Amino acid sequence: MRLTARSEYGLLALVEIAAGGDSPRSARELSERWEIPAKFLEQLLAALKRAGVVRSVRGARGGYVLASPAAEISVLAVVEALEGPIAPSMCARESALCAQSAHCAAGAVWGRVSDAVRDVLSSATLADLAGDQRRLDAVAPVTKEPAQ
Amino acid sequence: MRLTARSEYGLLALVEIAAGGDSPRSARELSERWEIPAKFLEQLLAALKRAGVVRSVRGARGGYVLASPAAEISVLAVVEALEGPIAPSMCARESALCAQSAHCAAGAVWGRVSDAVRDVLSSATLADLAGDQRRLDAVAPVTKEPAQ
DNA sequence: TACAATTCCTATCACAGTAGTATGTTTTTA
DNA sequence: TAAAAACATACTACTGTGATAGGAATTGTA
Repeated sequence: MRLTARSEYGLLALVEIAAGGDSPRSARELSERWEIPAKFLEQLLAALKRAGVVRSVRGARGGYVLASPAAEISVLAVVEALEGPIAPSMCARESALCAQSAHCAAGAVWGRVSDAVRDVLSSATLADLAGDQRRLDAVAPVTKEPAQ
Repeated sequence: MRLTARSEYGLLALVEIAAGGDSPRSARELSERWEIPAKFLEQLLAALKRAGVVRSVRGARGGYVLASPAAEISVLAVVEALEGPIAPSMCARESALCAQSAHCAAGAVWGRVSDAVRDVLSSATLADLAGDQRRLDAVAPVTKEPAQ
């Protein structure tokens, strides 16, 4: 079970898309605001498209839009699209002994951990975060040259 | 934030130590029961010793014992000894924008995730797991040749 | 119709971490 | 004295992460 920069970048981009209007946002635009390597972000957006989280609009003035209402996209969906399923990578079926989890008291803890993570991630939607973000932007807008 | 085989192996070994008596258990013994590569386990036990989770007894008939009562060792302590601190690896101070977390709505989610993980891990102790394990062993003892 | 903006596709790469192996040495008990 | 054990150190194969590179296909707009 791991959370990497893929989730961080992807979520930042999606919150930005959700906080904006209905017009598509280009990868370049998004990458500039959050200082995400543009070509890397392209790959993440491709993964999010494959997972059905976003739709793309090709050509000039194109970009990405959410495939569903922001309130219906959980952070869990985003993370799983980018990192694979949130599940205990350990204590899996491969291990002869842990196959019969009746033998392994520790296994229960790993299960509880991934349940807890899924719980947190599925309880926040892009709509929630977009709202928060709009509020933050209003109070402390991001500038190209930070006030220092 | 990651959980790897280090935690899995280490916790299995410690539960075994806790479920046993007061006499030291050798790395070899532990590695055989749970099919953990012996030399790898040695390294994990060394890390656990450095972190003050176990004490070692050198020489023949030596091995490892818990450094404190099992009820006072949380799974969190074990995991952090083996994997490093459980904290959101992302949205850290390094990033110019996320330094002022006032700009980043997504960051709050990562914080909640690691809080949830820490919560689960710190709510289970080696004494709990050792109890579970003893019960499991009584019902379905681990055999070298699984019944298949 | 040309051009620029954009997604899309594929390949490559450096680096770090994981998981594990190897080869001893020191210490201690029996 | 011999065996069992921790301790120390180095090495290796492999994988995933976080990119970069170069172009091809698509599409709005001047």
